[in-house]
Amino acid sequence: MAKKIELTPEQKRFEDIISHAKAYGFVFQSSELYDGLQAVYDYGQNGAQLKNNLKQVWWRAMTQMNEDIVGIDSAIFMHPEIWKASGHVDNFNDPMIDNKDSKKRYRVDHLIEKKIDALKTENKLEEAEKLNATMDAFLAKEDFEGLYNLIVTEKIACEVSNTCNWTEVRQFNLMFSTEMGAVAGEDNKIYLRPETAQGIFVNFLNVQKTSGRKIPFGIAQIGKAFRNEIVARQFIFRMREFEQMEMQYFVRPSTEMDAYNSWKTKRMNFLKALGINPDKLRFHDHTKLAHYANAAVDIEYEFPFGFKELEGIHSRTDFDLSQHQKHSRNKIQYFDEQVEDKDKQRYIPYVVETSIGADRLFLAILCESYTEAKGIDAKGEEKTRIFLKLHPAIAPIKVAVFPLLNKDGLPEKAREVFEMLRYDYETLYENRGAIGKNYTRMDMIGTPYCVTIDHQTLEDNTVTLRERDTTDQIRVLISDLPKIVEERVSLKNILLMVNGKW
RNA sequence: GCGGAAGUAGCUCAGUAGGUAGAGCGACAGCCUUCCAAGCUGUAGGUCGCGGGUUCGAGCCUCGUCUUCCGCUCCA
Repeated sequence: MAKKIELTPEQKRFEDIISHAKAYGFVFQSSELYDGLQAVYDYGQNGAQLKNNLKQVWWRAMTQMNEDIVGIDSAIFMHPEIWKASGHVDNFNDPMIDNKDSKKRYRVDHLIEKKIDALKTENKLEEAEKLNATMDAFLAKEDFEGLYNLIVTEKIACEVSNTCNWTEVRQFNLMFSTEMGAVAGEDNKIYLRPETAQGIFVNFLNVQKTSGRKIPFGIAQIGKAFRNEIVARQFIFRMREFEQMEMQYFVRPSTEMDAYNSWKTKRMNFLKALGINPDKLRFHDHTKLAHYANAAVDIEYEFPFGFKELEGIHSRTDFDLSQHQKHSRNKIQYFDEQVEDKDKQRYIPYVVETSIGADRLFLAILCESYTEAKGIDAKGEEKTRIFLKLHPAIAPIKVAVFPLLNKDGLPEKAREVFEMLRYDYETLYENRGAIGKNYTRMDMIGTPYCVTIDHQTLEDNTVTLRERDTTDQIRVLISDLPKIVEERVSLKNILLMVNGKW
């Protein structure tokens, strides 16, 4: 552990959350037994459950709650040409160079482009043109030595150190690659997808034809994606292997802004329905748009380390489908009978994308639910009580059942209650330790309900039902338990809220 | 990749002048307990990140290495 110096309250809170995530089986460092693997994490027994619940609610909110959206599950491996069409091969393979004096790293093209701009402002247009052309040629050939020599002969200096003391030009591959087939070699090189969206685009025709959907309609997908991030920090916020939940909504050209605005609202509602404090959510418009987009906004969540992107909503125009049409030499068009103008009936659909990281949502939910409150300990003294204030529907364990004492037939009775509940809810039975310890353990993983069986239970079939957030206990009939639990634990609560019917 | 810091029990840490490791909490078992990590008794758990070097002797000194953390570089 590094020496803790002057942590801000937010940093301290974030460290506490990370420790909590490990101590209670939510998130472990990958390969920890072997000293760890940077920027890769595993989900433990409670984390996997929570993450699955989040994926489940997203999936249902998309596919079950929208009649015009279907879900698919495309492969991680895809034809290598797809990544050329999408622009990832070019954009994810940037040559870089470091200045040895300032230790600053630059993208080679950015560095040279700055010089080109400088030449332009000096009105040396011809020189600028020439330099641009030379650079493009070297970039196209991936001639790193040529690029290096170009930087040196053009006397391009580091802004910080003002020197031309450069390292050699190196390639940073932001996409992971591997070999397909038993024999290794360049020809067999394929990539692990850096985003799931392309799996949707290349299946657009398949799904549209077999589902009989008419535009507008959407395709949703949850899946792993991989990026060789140079810097990957802040716990599971930025990982090399991560999981995306994306939905591509296909619309008629010129109607994309309506869909864009409507999805902005819907997605914000979804996050609020999960119990995230609206004050910690905000829209952040992109001022610099990516080459494929004509509008883009992030929904940001205020993590302990600041407002950061949680979900992106992009209007991607017809860029992707057009690219695939071009590269695959297959027509990707939709025939729209609703359009009156015969010349405009056949078109490449426009796309509005919603894209959220399952891991980021997980982290946001964890940060949001981690609660420190005042409580009373067994001696009646005030203590700090920590619990996860998760929406009951996404909690890893929904209800825990304990015998108050581990004798007098109480365990047997408790097992009966457990058996009654376990078919409908993630239920936990525990007969070890003191009751207070068991309650605390359940608080730590966000279990909304604890049921305790005592001697009175044997007489009148009532139990104490203890509620997580308030620690209040009420006495209820065993036969009423399913109804009471169901009322709060059902995913339906979230889905109704997403649809604005709460 | 560069710079800085750190690696001792599951966790938080101690380890004094180099003399082959301790505490608290947790875990586990038993007892006791009618409701919020209670109490009593007991038990387990560490080749001090790894590898060389110095030394009669290294958790401590030295060199290397790995990993993690913080800052920088990148993020369609």
